[in-house]
Amino acid sequence: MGRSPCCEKAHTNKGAWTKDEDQRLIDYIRLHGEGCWRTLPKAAGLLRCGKSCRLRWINYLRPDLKRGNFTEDEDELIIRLHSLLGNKWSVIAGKLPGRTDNEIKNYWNTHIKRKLITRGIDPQTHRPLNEPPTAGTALSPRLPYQSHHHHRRHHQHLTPNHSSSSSSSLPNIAELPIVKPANNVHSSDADEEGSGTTTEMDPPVAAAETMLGVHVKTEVNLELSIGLQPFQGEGVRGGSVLGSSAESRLREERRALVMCLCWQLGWEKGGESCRNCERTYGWFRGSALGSSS
DNA sequence: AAGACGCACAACCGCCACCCC
DNA sequence: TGGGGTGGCGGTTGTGCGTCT
Repeated sequence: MGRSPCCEKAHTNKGAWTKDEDQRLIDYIRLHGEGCWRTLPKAAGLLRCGKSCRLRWINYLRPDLKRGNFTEDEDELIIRLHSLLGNKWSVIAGKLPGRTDNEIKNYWNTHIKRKLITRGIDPQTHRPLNEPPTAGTALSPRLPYQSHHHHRRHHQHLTPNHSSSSSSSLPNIAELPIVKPANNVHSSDADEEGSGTTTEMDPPVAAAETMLGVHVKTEVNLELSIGLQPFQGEGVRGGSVLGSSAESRLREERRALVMCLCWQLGWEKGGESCRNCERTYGWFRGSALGSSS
């Protein structure tokens, strides 16, 4: 028994969007917001499938999209998140403000895969390419979260915050803290803050349990906070995502902003958020220098 | 100069989870 | 409670463009 198509395909345009179509979509969403995608095309006067409109808006027209090249820091963050989550592009995208899942997926397939291969790393397993696949391989915190384990609607929320220039270098996955949860299990969804509801076992957590041989009764927490503040001259304590030489060169060359990347990788929220950017167990800090012009 | 080739990325497709009646 | 509708996701394809021969 087949499903009915999401739209009347016979009367819809396909292929590249025209400027006029883009403008119609933008105008409509500006006026009415993102409502029902199924009815949107007709209401907006577009001969497009609702899904197509949604995709076009999310991946291309949304005003908060960053566009442009990925930075080294973003590269590394994607690699690390992928090593934890696998092909969960939407979750990874949630940690990279202004980036879309489609963009990250494409970037992974065209750039990062190759980059990892040239480093001698298998892009799927994040292990050395020449490492024989043995069942008794030493335990690694990497979560073998396969893409067919669908886990949706548990989106993490990005909290853009101002933060101090305190930072540390990107942690090795092996160094990531595993926070043993307290008895009360809480949702990682910021919208449900204080709800106190319990959540189902996450597939990554289940996988991690298998690997670690422990019972972990919470969700993987992947909070990221990014903040900007004027560069103070003395710079970043405790290292940086950038190499120190590159960092000092940039300091000298231009007035800069410090972009503080704080992320938390563990089994649950390890403590308070990065809003105050204070050292909290389970939080890691990175920084990048950007032009203030 | 032009055809072949490869790359980058926008867009599509099919599946699945959730919502609501 | 079950089933249809819808939104959202990951995988895949199509196409335009740049580079190479």
